[in-house]
Amino acid sequence: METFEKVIDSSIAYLVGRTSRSIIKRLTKKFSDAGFDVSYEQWSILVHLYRKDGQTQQELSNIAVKDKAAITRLLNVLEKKNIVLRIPDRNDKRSKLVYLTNKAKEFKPDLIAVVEELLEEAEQNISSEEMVQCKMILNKIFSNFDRLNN
Amino acid sequence: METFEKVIDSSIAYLVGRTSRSIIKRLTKKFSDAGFDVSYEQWSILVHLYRKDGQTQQELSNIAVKDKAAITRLLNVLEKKNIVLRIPDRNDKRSKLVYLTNKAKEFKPDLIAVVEELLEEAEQNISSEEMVQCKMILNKIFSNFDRLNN
DNA sequence: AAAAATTAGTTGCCTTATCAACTGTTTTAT
DNA sequence: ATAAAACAGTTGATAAGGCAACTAATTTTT
Repeated sequence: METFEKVIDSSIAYLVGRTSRSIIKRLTKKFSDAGFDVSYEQWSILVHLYRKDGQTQQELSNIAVKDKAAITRLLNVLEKKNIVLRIPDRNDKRSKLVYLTNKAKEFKPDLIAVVEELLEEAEQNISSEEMVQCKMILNKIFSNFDRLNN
Repeated sequence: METFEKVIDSSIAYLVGRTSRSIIKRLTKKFSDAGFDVSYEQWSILVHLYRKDGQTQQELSNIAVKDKAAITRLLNVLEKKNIVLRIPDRNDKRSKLVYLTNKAKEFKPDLIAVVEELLEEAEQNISSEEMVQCKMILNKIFSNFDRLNN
């Protein structure tokens, strides 16, 4: 392969980027079709709260791998939509604990059903071994950069 | 694995998303450290012009997998920076052909060197077979969604 | 115990992305 | 040949991301 070709089509950066954008586009459409007023980005916070309610914004920032300013703003939106609420942490007045509202808990199963559908769509024509392999490599790439980025 | 877990950590959507963000963050820093006033997104257009100069905005939109409005705006920036120029297509007055300036051609090798460095960083501790495999799966996932998105 | 360093969250500034609506041009259908 | 449809590019509205600077609270150092 020519040296130059290496940096384009076949470049992992290009492939990861466009795959990411295609996933976001698809999930946006599926949420909207299903009648949920929730964006992909909002979902990316929600999912972590569904697993563990009452996390600090800093924790959410780490796990969602987004700037804490981005978290502040996503939470502003989610709070306005009555999907989460922020409660000051009694033990550390700097922190706020983020909790799901009842509304959010109610639509959890339906929201997750949509995401599971999306994951099924993603895996068409891909064996589960291949998928496992791919995820492992993506994890490695992420840690390679995570180390360098911080 | 519990059903719920499937939609988070191990979810291909999550992994692809955070990997993409980590790549962007790293390349942004590397460009800036190397003294290039070029963002990751601007690079994502440039690279296609380096391969084939004089493409229409629509072609760039397709190949870069971005909305044509996004291309318009990226090109506005690149044009202001004197990196590309837009020439109306004589044969089709709707179209504009996008060309690299001499300045852009001059720094091509250095820019590519930075990207190749990044790709090396990405591939630490990953065998080339694994990488090939991973790229193939990403391509499949992309085409699965590309079909559904359009 | 007081000063210095760190941490959590917010805000301002700037860049980018998508969608929808719009203009002007070209192609297709009738 | 003309009307309708499709296409290329631009613009406005809206959402989101990252960085840097800032405030307030907490922890570490001295």
